Amino acid sequence: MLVYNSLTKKKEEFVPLEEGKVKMYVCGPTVYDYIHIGNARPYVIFDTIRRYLEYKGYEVNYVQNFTDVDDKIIKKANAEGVDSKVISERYIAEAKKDAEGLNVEVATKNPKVTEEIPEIIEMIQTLIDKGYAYEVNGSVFYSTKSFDGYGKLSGKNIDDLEAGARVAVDDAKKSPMDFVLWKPKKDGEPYWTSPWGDGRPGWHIECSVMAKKYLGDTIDIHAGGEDLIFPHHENEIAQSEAANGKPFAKYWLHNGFINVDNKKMSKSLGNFFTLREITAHIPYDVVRFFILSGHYRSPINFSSELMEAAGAGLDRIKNSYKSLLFFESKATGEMNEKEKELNLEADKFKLDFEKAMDNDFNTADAITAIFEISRFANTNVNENSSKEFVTSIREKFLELCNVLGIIPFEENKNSSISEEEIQKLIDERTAAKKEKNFARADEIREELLSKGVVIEDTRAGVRWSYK
RNA sequence: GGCGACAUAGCCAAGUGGCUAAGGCAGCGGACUGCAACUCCGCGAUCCCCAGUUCAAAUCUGGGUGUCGCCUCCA
Repeated sequence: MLVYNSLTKKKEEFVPLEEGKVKMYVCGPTVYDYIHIGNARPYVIFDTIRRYLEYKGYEVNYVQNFTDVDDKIIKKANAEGVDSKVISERYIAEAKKDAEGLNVEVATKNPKVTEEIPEIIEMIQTLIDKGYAYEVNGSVFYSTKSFDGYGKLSGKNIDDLEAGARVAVDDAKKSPMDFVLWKPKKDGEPYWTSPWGDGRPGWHIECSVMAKKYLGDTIDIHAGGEDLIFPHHENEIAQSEAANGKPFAKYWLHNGFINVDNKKMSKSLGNFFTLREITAHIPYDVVRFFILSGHYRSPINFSSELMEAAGAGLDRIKNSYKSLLFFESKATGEMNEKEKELNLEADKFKLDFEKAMDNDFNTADAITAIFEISRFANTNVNENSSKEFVTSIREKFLELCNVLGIIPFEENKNSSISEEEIQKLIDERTAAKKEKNFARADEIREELLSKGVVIEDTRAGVRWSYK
C-alpha cells in the first residue's frame, strides 16, 4: 500500500510503527458555527482511509479533536451574551450530527482543548525548560530558530519567511516567525491559571498535546487540510519533536480543497456554504459520494450540476444493489457450474478496488470498480439465479461500498404503510394491468409513491423499494 | 517576491514509458416496455502549445501559456 507523504513529497510504502495497528490523528474543526462544505472533505476522506485500513485488518486508533477555544468562538459567545462553552458545545453537537449524516465512523476519541489544559501547560513548561520557548509578560512564545527542522514539512525556510512576513510583528516576540503557545487573559475571555499567569493556549499546541496523550510521542498518520501545512502542522512538528525528542508523525496526509466556482470558498467572495445549507437540498450520501469521486489531494469544484451528476451515478449503484436484494429475496438453491465461474470472475472487482485504494487511496478509481460490479450484477444476476450466487455477489458488492462508506440501500423507516399493504396494492395493480385498466394501475403506483414506496416492473415481476 | 499544485472528450475523472487512453454524468441511436422507471447494447479524445530524450510519451526533460493554492484565521 502506497501513501503520499507530504513530508517527503513522495509515495511511500505504508508500514505502521506497530504491526497491525495504526495511530491516526486528524485535525478537527473549530466549533464556532456549523461545519462548512470544506470541512466535510477531510471528514469523509480520512474516514474512508480509516475504513480501508480497517478493511486491510489494521486496528485503527482514530483521534480527531474539536478546537473549542478560539477567537471566533469567543466573539460569537459575546455577541449572544453566553459563555463560550455554550457556543462550542452547541456546534460540537451539530458537527457530530453532520458527521453521522456523512456516515463517518465515530472517532476513537474526540478530545477538546478545554479538557486538556493541564497537559497543555505541562508541554509548554517542557518546551521552556528545554530552551525552545520563552515567556514575556504572560505570553509564551515558541522560538522557531531554536528548532533545526523548522520548515521541513512546508518547504519554507525561516529567512524567506521573515523577509516576506506580512504579519504585524508583536514586539514581545524575539523573531517575527515565533508563534504563541500561551496568551495572557483578556477581558471577556475564558482563561485558565498557569505558571505564566491567567490565560489560554495558542492554537497549535493543542494538537501536539492531544496526539501525545491519546496516541503517543510518535504517531503513524497525521492528517488535515492542505492549508494546515503551514503554519499549523509545521508548528506541531516543532513543538512535539522538541518536547518529546522523537519524530512526531511518520506519514503526513493532506486533502485538497473544495472550491466553489473554481475559487477557494470564502466568506468575502460570498461563495461560502455550510454543510447544513447544502444538505437541505442534497442528500448526505450524495455529498459523500461526490467528495470521493476525485482524488483526495486534488482540488474539487463544487456546483449543483456536479452534485446532480454525482447523485445520478450513485443512483446507478443503488439501483443495482436494490435489484440484487430483490432477486435474493426470491431466489433459492446453490450455485451451478456457470455461476461458480462467474462468482470467481467477480473477485476481479475486489482486486481492482484494492489496487486503486493501495495506490494512495485512489477513491475515484475505486468507484470505477463499484460501477463495474454494478454492471456485472445487472447483466449476470436475474430471476433464474440461485440464492447462493446472488448472496455472494451482493456481499462482494456491499463490502466495497462499506469501505467507501456508501450506503447502497437504506430502508426508509418513516414509511406509513406496512409490507402487507404494499403487497396487497401491488397484487391489485398487477390484476388491473392484466385487465388493461392502466388508469387504476397508475393510480396505485402514484399512491405507493406518495407513501414513499417505489415500484418498478421488471422481467422477474414487480420490484418495490422504499424511496 | 518566496514556495507549490494542476492542465485528458460537452461536464466530472482515472491513467506515473509499451495492448484499440478506464469509469461516471449528460446527449444521440437501438433493445426491453401499456406508460414510467430501471437495465442492457452501440456511438465520442490530434491527452494545453512548442522543442527534446527514447525503438516507444498523456506519461520523462526544457521552455511557453493558462488556472489555482500556501506564505495571514481558515479544512
